[in-house]
Amino acid sequence: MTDREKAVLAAKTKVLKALAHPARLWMAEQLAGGERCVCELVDGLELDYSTVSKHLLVLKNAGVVADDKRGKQVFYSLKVPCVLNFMHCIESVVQGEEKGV
Amino acid sequence: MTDREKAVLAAKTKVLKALAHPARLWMAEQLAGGERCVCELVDGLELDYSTVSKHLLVLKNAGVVADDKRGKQVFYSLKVPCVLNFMHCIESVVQGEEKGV
DNA sequence: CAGACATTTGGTTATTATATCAAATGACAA
DNA sequence: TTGTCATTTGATATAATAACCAAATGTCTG
Repeated sequence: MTDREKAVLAAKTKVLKALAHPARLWMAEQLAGGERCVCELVDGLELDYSTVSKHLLVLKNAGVVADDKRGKQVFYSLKVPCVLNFMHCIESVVQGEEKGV
Repeated sequence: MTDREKAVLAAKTKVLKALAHPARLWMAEQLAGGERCVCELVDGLELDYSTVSKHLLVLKNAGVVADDKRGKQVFYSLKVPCVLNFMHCIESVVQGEEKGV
């Protein structure tokens, strides 16, 4: 494996890792319905601001979301809508699992 | 969030986590080209058998791959080809990142 | 400017993943 | 059956993540 191939692999992994957490995945799904301020995400998740803020930073660093500060609030939006297509695929895996259990 | 919603979220997360490691993602990509025995994956990754075997177990538990023992060897195959579609999406994120850096 | 609100940052601790080594299992060949 | 190769399992040490608290920053309103 070349260094370049490794780098590409690492970059893809970063995106997957960013989504691979219940709180972050939930936020990505919320953002699919339009932008949200941090406060709305905090309310929905019932986690404190610092935790949510750090999760959002992970998503932002992975290139999955964008932020926009307007007045007192920061609004986040989904930068890569195609991410959501994957969810249907995953749901098929999940359903397969449920049948098994 | 109901318990059921939490369970669905956890199940999706499991699939994402399974793919969110360079070695496992590489293996999934390899399997997209057809089944492979563990030995081929070990050769490609340059990790030892025990490590590769554990990574494969993670993918299997997530429902992403299937295994088939034939004679001395175990062959793995990709159970959910749609997973690979996502890669194109991720690649678009990755390229966006590269431009930034 | 002062006070209130929204958000982020730093530090700490608990939890979870990872790689490696050694040993166990299982299948085939002689 | 004995040996050998392919693979999995168990144990352990290390490293990465996550949640929480406290404190800092920045923006609006009065």
